[in-house]
Amino acid sequence: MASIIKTVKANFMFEVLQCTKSNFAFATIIVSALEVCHSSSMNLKELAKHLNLSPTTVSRALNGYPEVGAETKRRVDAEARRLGYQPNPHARRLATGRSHAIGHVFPNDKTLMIDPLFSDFVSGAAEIYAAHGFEVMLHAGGSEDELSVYRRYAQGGAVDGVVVLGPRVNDQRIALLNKLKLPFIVHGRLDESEDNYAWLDIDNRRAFHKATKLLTDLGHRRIGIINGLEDMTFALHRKQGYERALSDKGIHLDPLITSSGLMTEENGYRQSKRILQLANRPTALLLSSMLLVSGAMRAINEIGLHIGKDVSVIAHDDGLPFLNADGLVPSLTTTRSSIRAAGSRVAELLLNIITDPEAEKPHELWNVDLIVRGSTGAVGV
Amino acid sequence: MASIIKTVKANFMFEVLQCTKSNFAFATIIVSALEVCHSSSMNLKELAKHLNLSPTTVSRALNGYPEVGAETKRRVDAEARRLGYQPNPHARRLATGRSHAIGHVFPNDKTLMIDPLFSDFVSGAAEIYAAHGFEVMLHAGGSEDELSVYRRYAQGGAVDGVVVLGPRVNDQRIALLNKLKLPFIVHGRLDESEDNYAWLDIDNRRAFHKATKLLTDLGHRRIGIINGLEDMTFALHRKQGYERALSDKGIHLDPLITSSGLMTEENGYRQSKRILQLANRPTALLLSSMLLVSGAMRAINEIGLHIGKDVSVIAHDDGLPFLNADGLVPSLTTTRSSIRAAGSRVAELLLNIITDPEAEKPHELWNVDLIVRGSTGAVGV
DNA sequence: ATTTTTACCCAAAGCGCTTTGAGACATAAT
DNA sequence: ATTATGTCTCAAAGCGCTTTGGGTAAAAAT
Repeated sequence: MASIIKTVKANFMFEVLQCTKSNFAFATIIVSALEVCHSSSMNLKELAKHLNLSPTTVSRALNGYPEVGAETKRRVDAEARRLGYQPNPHARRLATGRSHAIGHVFPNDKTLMIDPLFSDFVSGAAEIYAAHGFEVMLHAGGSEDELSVYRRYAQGGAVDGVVVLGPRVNDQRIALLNKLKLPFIVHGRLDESEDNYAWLDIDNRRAFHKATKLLTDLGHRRIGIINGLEDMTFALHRKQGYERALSDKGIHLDPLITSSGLMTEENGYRQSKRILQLANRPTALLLSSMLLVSGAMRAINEIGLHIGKDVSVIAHDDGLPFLNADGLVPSLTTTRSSIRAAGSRVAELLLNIITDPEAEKPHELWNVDLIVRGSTGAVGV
Repeated sequence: MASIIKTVKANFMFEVLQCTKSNFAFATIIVSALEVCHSSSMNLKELAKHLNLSPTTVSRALNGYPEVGAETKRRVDAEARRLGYQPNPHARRLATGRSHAIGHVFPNDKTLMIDPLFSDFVSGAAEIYAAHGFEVMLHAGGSEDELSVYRRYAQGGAVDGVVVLGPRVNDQRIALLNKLKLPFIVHGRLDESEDNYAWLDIDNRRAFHKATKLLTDLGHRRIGIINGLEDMTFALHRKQGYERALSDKGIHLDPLITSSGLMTEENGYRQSKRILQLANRPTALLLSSMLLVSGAMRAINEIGLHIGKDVSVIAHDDGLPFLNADGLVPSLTTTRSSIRAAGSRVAELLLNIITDPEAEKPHELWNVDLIVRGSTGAVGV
């Protein structure tokens, strides 16, 4: 047995290209051993030598250029796989000038709070990148500010494009990226009908308009809202949708029953408790995130109210896997849009932009479904 | 005004090195304009030409080699900053063979669930990387499995090291990474006293032993546990600590009041509801995550029990910013350890390993504080 | 038989950086 | 005056890939 292996190994040493079926299994073992020990020196030149071809031809064969014969290509592919060859990414990047990487910057500001939404988003995006041979370069924190990171990226070609997350009112990033000519796409957008940059957004305004309208149709006249920070455009748009739906019915907006802040459990608890303990408390509550919901439910229980009866609740659900709106009791009426799906789509669009930079910048405004479940009811029933 | 700017610009064209105070502001404007428009072609050779030096000297000056004179170095640094020069990262990587990047793989398996813990962890790590000029390369999903990703990383030198997250019982990654000689560190570990790889772990066993002991000391004899998936070593270790503390007191472990599963709100709700509705229900509950807590609280409220009175609760708190144990009512007794801090420390250790691969592999076992708050009380009071 | 086409393949020149090995020019020691 | 010792600088050779601009031989067309 040992001697057989030895023989096979020796064969490989003498560069036998085929092996009989009987020693195929052993060959595989040896090959994978070779793969490991030769890995660092197995470069294009070496592979070419193995094949008695020039590096040029091998490179072309592997990259599918038409100038190389079908039989040769097959031979090259087979040998490359056999030896576990993989092109050195840095050399390739240097030669082509393309990095095959996308930059994502986690906006972790002052609060040091990493929004758990972002990880879901980036994970959705990363799946698409992986399928296209792109890497994702993550930047989070450190002393360098986000704008400088982009400048650095653009300068050295560290990434082929970036995704801008969580746009704010008067966001400086978009102008900078346009100036730098670094391909990018924004998840969200600044204002209505922006068209000098690519974006994908959900129709936050309409979503919260729909949600608010559902409540007014059910007879609610006092509707509170616990929103994200309103210098974030997504939160601003939601607020606007809410306002519009109120004014549609001639309802005066009472700032006392609105709130804008971090989307944490604790803030959900505090704000909903504050609002629901007002003398003239609202009969319905709009929440901008499922994270706020867990706090709100706690407050509502504590006060002794019942969701769907004493107080109707609608929340926006980003589809976070660990916080399921349908599983709650009562199940939650939500405006739902998967942030993971948005991540995937954003990635696709960005890759398109990179492939064809001259094409028109895509703008996608996703409709948001209003899913009516058990947490909303007619007022005063 | 326009003419002044023009003059300044012209000065720059002729490589005037200093400018008077009066035109400093304008000069700055021009420089940043130059930075943008020349950015793509401003490479080492170009910079050297500007300075009348060879690329060699400039490179050495910028990288702080001793062979270059202090005055020269100052000149080079100033000019580099003025022109906004940044070395091309790919060229540098190719030349040095070091990528200045760390790989993180999000383990998003079958469930497609991105554990929100990981984003906090990676964000802590990224801050350290950034401070040392390292990038983080994120991989998540796609068809390529985690082992293949590591093989690819090792082969092409895409990263200088990787962080292994969420080790499982019989994890194959460690053996592979050792074979590949790719520097790595594990957040967590396989078994007790592993020493053939670097790891940082929290003392999960002791943490849950302490927590359980607190409960038994308070007189509890029936203690339930809602744990993570027990093929994850962290969950296994917690289970072991729990078991040990029970057997210390001669308490028989009842599998009916234990659970192992995904750490979601919904699972927290379901399992705690199931367990607390048993005829012989436990008087205390151990939870492996704050995410489980929100579900458990919901169940407890629904059943009409009171935390800290009818049922004591201790949870493990990873310090997630959006779910604060102290803010709950009653405030929660926890075993607490910041996963973000772990991320930072892991990053530091890995960078050390990369700098000095011959040094002994670090092993850090972090003690976990048991923070006693309002959710634990004597049994039957 | 000669030219044109087609199908393959290659040598060599980059990409932008680092690093080696050595040279030039001072200053200090013989 | 000569050799040693620093100090500062440079030319040139890579790193591993892609890409340009041919080149060769066989098949097809003239």
